[in-house]
Amino acid sequence: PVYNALINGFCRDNKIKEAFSLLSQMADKGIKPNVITYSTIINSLSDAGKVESALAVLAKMFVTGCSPNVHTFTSLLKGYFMEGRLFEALDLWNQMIQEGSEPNVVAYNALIHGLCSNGRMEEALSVSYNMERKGCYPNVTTYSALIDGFAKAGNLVGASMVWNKMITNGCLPNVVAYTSLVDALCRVFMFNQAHCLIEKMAAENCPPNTVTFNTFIKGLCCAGKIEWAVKVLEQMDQDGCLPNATTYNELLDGLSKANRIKEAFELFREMMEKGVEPNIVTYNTMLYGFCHAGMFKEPLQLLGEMLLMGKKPD
RNA sequence: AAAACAACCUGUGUUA
Repeated sequence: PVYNALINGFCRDNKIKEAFSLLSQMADKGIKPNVITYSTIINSLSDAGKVESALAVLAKMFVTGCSPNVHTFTSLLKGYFMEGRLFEALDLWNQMIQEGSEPNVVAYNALIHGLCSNGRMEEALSVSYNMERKGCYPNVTTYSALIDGFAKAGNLVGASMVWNKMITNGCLPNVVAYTSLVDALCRVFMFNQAHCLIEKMAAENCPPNTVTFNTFIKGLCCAGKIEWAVKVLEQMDQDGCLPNATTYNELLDGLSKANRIKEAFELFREMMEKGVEPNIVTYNTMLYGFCHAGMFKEPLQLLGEMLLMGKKPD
């Protein structure tokens, strides 16, 4: 348990090398890694987009006589889907069932999310029906993944259908579910409705958070409704919801794509004054904006500032 | 509290 906790800590810090060295240290001391040890490592490799390495660890598990469980399979599934390897993901799913690991709600959610993010909404929906039939009931995470999938596909009808089913099934929406629905509305340019939904959230005892507002602002910026987006920024403060770097990045991007680089730069300064630290995306956005506007002195200056702030250009 | 699942930002505004 102590080693597993340590390995988990390294994995969370993206220190996979250190995690592996702990693994070999365990071997030196004659401590046998268990399924949790291996799954922890497999999960972080999957998250890092290194499914091949994750599979190598899986093979090693088998060699040492340790069987994967549903956690292990779910982590690998995620890795396959992240790389768009749909068929291998589905093969893995079948393999999991054949090996006698019953999928639980988390595993189903990972499968549904993977299908959604690979554009397979039909299949994702039918998986949600199947799980229910098998007595594994969809939860708010399941519904949110589906709503988000329909939102990204520009399918408001689908998103609303899932939302209604969620309510009918007595599942309480949380801030993620609401935010996904806000996104669905924004993507079909129903900004007034999105605004109303955000207002409703507070009344329903589920106050919007920074991501909710960011989603709304992004939708407005993409539609060229920058003035409205700026108003939303101002309103966030009143709602006790702090803008973060992403909030500003979206607005900076919107302004510079609308050829309003000067205002973008002012907002960039304002961001710093308000104590929101620019990140690498902020700088990339500004640099892009300047260059796009045919300005060449400013980006060089900004690059200098960036280095002073201890940020590495990527 | 030893492990797995859902929502937001830049990069060529990509499903015609």
